[in-house]
Amino acid sequence: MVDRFRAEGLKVTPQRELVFRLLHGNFAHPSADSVFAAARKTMPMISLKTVYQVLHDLRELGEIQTIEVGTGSLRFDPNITDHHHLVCSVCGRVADVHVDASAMTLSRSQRSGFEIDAVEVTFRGTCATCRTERL
Amino acid sequence: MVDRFRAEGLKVTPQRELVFRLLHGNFAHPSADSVFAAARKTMPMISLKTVYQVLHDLRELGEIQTIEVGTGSLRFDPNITDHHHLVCSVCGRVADVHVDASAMTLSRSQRSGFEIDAVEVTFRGTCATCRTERL
DNA sequence: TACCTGTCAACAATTATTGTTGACAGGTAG
DNA sequence: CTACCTGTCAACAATAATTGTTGACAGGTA
Repeated sequence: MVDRFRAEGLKVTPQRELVFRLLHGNFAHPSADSVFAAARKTMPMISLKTVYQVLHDLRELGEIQTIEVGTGSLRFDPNITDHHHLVCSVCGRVADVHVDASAMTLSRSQRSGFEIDAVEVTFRGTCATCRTERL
Repeated sequence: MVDRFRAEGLKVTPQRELVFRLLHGNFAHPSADSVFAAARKTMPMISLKTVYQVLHDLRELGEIQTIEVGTGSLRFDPNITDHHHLVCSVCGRVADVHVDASAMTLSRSQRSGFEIDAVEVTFRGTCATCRTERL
């Protein structure tokens, strides 16, 4: 990410570096707010707006993906390999899954004039933790 | 819908009847705001809150589906048959598509403890109108 | 008739996100 | 070395979608 920012002529500031670090290898699909909360712990003066800005920039550069899972807030995903998601309807937790969606194609009539760019498969269910707590 | 409301002991008021009528046979996947705008035309005093309330109640009763397509607002879908969606990334238009998602299953290890209730397939692309306007 | 519950509009509040502004820091040209 | 210029970020304000609260009222019930 540092390299990509430099390549785009953007400065690698402490704020940005911090957000990069928080996302790197993070499979929790955090919301902007979670990233902000985590960032504050080491940099209390960082503003929520800055976090949004960095996340937005990273998406622009294709370094992260954003997903909507129905929890009200956008989720940020540093995993940009081809994958899909499994969402807990109770707590909003998101897990990555790898399925072959290539069979999901539409006939010409079904496409109704759309030009298709991507297919997303979302599995909804209840995670182990929430299932246990339901008892 | 009228029957379901009556069966639940809820009154079928003019406001509710209006929302029912606006949704019936509506394949446009309207947002709460579009429903509100349409409702106002025949009942100018209806409040946005009431529309949200009716939509929420209908979802509770399983008479409509709600979907998140990444346009920022919830979309309401009176089509409760098994179907999936095709979303225009430019204008947010949503079309129904019928694909067989039964092949989309997860191995035990991929499920990571989740109990899966549903699978959603979302196709993203650009609709004919937006493609034309892009010229 | 008195009551009780459900209903809905007006108003306010909340959450997620974006826009605006001003000060400041680092690099660059002279 | 200095003036400048651009990018940056925090504080503040604004917006959009949605939900909570309240009070009045209407229809059914005892």
